[in-house]
Amino acid sequence: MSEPKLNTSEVIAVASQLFWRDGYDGVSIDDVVQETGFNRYALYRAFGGKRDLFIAALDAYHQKGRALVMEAMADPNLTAFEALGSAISLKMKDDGMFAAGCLLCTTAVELAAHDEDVSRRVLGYFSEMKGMLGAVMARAQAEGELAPGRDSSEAAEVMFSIFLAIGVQARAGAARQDVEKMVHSAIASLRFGAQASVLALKADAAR
Amino acid sequence: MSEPKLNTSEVIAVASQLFWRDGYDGVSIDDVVQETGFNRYALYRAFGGKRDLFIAALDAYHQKGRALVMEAMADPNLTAFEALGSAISLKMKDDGMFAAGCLLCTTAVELAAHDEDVSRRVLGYFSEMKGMLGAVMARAQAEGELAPGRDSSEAAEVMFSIFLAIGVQARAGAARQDVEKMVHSAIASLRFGAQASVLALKADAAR
DNA sequence: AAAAAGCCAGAATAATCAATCAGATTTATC
DNA sequence: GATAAATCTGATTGATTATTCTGGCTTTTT
Repeated sequence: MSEPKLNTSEVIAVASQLFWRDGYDGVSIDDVVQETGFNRYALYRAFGGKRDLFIAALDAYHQKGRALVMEAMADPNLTAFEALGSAISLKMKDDGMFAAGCLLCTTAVELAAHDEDVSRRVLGYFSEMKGMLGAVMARAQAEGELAPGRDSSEAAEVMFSIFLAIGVQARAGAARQDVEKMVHSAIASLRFGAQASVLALKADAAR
Repeated sequence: MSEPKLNTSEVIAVASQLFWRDGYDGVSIDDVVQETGFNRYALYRAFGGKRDLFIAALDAYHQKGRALVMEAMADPNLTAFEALGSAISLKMKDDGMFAAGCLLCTTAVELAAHDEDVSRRVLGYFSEMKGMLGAVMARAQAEGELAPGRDSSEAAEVMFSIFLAIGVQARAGAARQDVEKMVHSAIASLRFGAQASVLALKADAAR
């Protein structure tokens, strides 16, 4: 009965979802056991302990998020800002998980504050994300959607803050449409001048 | 021994600090007892239970944050953006508490996700904050620091997101100077529109 | 001052949960 | 096919914690 052999990546995938939804303290090892069908002892053997499993799950979550942005950016039919918007929409699409916010945000708040090691890790992920967004902004600048005088890495920092704010507000229980509106405003505020963004929004609304 | 009479507002103030630093799950009633010197039973009598005490502490935290922005805004020597910057600096000044992030953020992530009641409360605080920031942005617009064509409440939403991002990154363990730089960039990005629009208006006038 | 009411302090209750263990069972090896 | 190794299962340990109880103490009331 139950899968005979422990599948590490399956456990990580399941644990990632559980931690994402319920937080570190909200998930017991028994939950993972119940959800995966693998037995407790095997989990301890494979991962060491709850915290280690969590870290593996966190890393998997980050890799997935990274891939999402990368893929959107690889589409040659989209401008940098369009690709960004597409990645964000995709991420927010899953109804069940929208309300869970973002595991990186949750971890930053819940665990990183009192765990030096997790803190370093989270800051590393943040930094990687900012780097990726920096590339997006640089491309946006090359495409003429970000003002030429603007520092693209500064714009990336702001954009990244918007990412975090999505995670917090979604998890707080905000309505999806409110969050979407906020994201729209933020992107508009990064794009060219204010007037240009107003025009863009009007165009969006008219569509 | 120990203060003879339980002082409700003192308990709330202490609890607020503890919850702020260690989160809801990170603080036990015993911690509050130890820190205030009042006895456990009296706390239960006065507040009902841990969750109720927390809610009182959360409310106190919000009121304090609100007052901070209000006071900065009342200074007639500062423009709206300057007042905002001043309020943010003041909030970030306390070294011990910078790393604790923002109790509203932490609560949004830790508790609101699974507590309907807390969620409503947090969203209410968020909404109040956004309203306040909307007034700031409207004043900034009147003062010519925010582009005339810009929707001030949209700008407020973006600014609010920056607030949340400060809380998350600080709590994740980010260096204060990095966070400060991000705030700077964000404010600049909101102001930038003004310059563009001023240029646009000048161009219009010259035409 | 006697009686009643409220209050204190620490013990007790009950629940949760990470981690370990020990005996039973399966799988691998020769 | 027998022996050794690995793995499973369920029980257990040990720690934490919110909340309540209890028996003594203090304050108030009559």
